[in-house]
Amino acid sequence: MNSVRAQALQQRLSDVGIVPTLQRMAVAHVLLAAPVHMTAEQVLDAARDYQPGLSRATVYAALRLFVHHGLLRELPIDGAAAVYDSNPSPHHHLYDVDTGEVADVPLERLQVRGLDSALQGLELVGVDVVVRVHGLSRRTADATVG
Amino acid sequence: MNSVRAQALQQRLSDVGIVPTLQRMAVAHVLLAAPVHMTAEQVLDAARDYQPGLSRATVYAALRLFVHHGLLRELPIDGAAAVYDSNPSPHHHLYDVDTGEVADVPLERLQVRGLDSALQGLELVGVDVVVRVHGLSRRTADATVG
DNA sequence: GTTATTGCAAAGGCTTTGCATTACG
DNA sequence: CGTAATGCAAAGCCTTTGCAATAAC
Repeated sequence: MNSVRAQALQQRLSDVGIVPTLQRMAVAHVLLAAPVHMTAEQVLDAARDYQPGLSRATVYAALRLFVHHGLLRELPIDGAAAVYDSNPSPHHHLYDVDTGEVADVPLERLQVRGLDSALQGLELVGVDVVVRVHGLSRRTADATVG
Repeated sequence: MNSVRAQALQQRLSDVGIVPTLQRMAVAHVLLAAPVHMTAEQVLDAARDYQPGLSRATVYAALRLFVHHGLLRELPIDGAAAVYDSNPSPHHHLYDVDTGEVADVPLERLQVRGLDSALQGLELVGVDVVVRVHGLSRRTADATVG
């Protein structure tokens, strides 16, 4: 909506080699304007506010594309529906087991020690820490802890 | 097949209130005789050695039952198919992003620090650490690191 | 005009459900 | 008998794919 923001988003897609079509911009507005955690279906619903009639297949295609180019991360959290995280920097997660809600935890808050010992020469790809809790929804929805 | 082991397994099911039918015992033999990581389909295949003709629906029902009673854990790892972990004690995981292979990491090897600070009063359910790596399969398959 | 993108509908995996049949106390 | 467990087939999610129509250079 905001043209300044729209231009920044467009730039961000272009920077990683993604052609910024109207459909992809709709998805970008939903996901990339702020750090959020959403399922594909939620993204579709929200993106249709920007691009009515946007098709499910196109959203799935955009999500895969964004993930592949490092704009999003697919969280290894639940099982049923994939959750997309638009915070591109490394961090961990709180997960409300009752509501499915997710919140970011900055790296500084939670340190994993002993990695070298556990790896023993294996090539590290990444570390995911998911802290499962009750009652996250009683706190600021979708906010970063800290 | 060992009758001593069979009796121990039967006891373990009974102890948590699960009626040890032949079908459930077949699943128990596959999963609960040693710490393993398997998908439902792998369990079905293996369990049919003990109980030919065992149905898929029955295996899924048994898996849900075992999880519900704490004999198994469903791993929040990644991908399409759920992975069941028969190691009942708390621990973390190595995950081979290429093969889908999983290995246990004992708690002593990998410590998570700062939990209190991240929780800030939330009720903790559990912590999952998944270390994603390349090349795990070149090591002992399905073994515990240590 | 060629290549990329979209969108619909269909298909694909994984899992659950409905319901009749069978086993069990 | 009445309750629980099984098994088949069908249905249910979530996601991907095939393919024709459309848009972009």
